[in-house]
Amino acid sequence: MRSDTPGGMTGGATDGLPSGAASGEGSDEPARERILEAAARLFAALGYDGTSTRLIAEAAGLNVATVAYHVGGKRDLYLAVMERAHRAERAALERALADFTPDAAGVHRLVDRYLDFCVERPEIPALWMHRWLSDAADIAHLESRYVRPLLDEIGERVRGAVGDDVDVDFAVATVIWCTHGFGTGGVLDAEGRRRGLDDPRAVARFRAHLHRLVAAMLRLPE
Amino acid sequence: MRSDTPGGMTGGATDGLPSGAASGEGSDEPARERILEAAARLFAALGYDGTSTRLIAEAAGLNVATVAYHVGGKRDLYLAVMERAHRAERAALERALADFTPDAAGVHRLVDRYLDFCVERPEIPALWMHRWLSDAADIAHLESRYVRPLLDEIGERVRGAVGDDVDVDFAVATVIWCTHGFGTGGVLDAEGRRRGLDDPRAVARFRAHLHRLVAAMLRLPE
DNA sequence: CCCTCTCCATCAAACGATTGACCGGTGCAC
DNA sequence: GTGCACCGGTCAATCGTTTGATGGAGAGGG
Repeated sequence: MRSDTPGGMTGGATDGLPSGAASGEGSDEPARERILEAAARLFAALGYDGTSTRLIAEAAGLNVATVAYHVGGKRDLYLAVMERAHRAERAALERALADFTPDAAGVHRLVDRYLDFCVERPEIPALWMHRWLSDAADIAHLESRYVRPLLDEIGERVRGAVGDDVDVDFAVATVIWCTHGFGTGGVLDAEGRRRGLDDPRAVARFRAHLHRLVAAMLRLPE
Repeated sequence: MRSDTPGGMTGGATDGLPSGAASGEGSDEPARERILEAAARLFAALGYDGTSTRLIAEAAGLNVATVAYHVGGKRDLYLAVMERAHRAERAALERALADFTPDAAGVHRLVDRYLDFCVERPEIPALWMHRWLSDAADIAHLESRYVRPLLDEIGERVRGAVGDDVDVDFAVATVIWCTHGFGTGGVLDAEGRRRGLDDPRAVARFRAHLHRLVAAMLRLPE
């Protein structure tokens, strides 16, 4: 019964380190890397239920059994993908928070950084959007463990930069809702086509809109 | 080949009337009604791929074959659900647009009506969110046929109520992104719980936020 | 040098379960 | 008896998962 698949993370209470204890490092990373990247792309595009393990394996150029050998079951793979997605997001935001200044320019810079991150990693808004629509109990811990501390830190920082008569929680949520909405589906242009993160002109328009939005919500100068 | 399933809508170019030509009315509506309601609830909660026809049948208290007998295949059922969801949404918005006045009060009233509609039919934001994340070509026509005209009409009305230096398209998109985001996942409160459309206090807070947002975006008095 | 032996990554094949779709039949109302 | 609403049973396909086998890289002994 599930004897020796490495990188299993089957318990759910493990610390989530991708490479386990019984391996040096680096040897099995290319395959695992390819699997995680392909899975992230497919989960973002098709959702969890819409993505089959065989499709992931094909996208990674491997056999189904090899995928299971490296990352365990499908749910383990999904958790690893989400964990890695959030790790990247947290890293980007911590870098942005490092040179945060408690004024209007600092807030606008923070918004810019997050939008830049979404442009650079367009699969991540889709991953979070899919996860946002699912309330499966066994993946809900991602939220309490990762999303909450991050939102709290951002909220705390921003709160120090604005008056105390504004609703920072809803402002942060609004930025996320809009950015993820734009990042996943884009906006309908005059011809009815959806233009999103892959269209620099659409991104520029959305960026300007987002800055106006933030300035208005937080009563900051644009 | 697919000889006599009523309400088929198999072509895709049909006009989409649920009850076909060869029936008076009312006789088969209870079962079909139950099926469509159960399917809407399940598609909203689990997504298209996460919902099985057997689950829908069980929720409707019918056999799988009976579901197929009434609504055809799974894709037909999904299209019927989406069409009905949009029909309800369009009806609500047309009712709201009927007494629209081209001023700040009119815009705020419009926003209120849409939020009321989402509170009343909380499965609809989830249905649209799931559809928003999917770009399957065979259901994309829903967007060009339904969403676009509605957005165009709203945009046109609102444009007459505000100055011409505001980006109405992005403003409408923002209201939708935020309302659907709040409607599907709610916001995290101090205890880390998600509070959404089922919590009147959370709705009231979101409503106030939305009005501030709209006033700021459209440069209207609150 | 060659021959074993042991890992390890990979694969084809198959597992039971579930999926969407379909066929034939049943009971009831008119 | 005719038509309609409905159901049990079955189909091929696909799902996630597992098994057993293969091949190559390295270690060690001769």
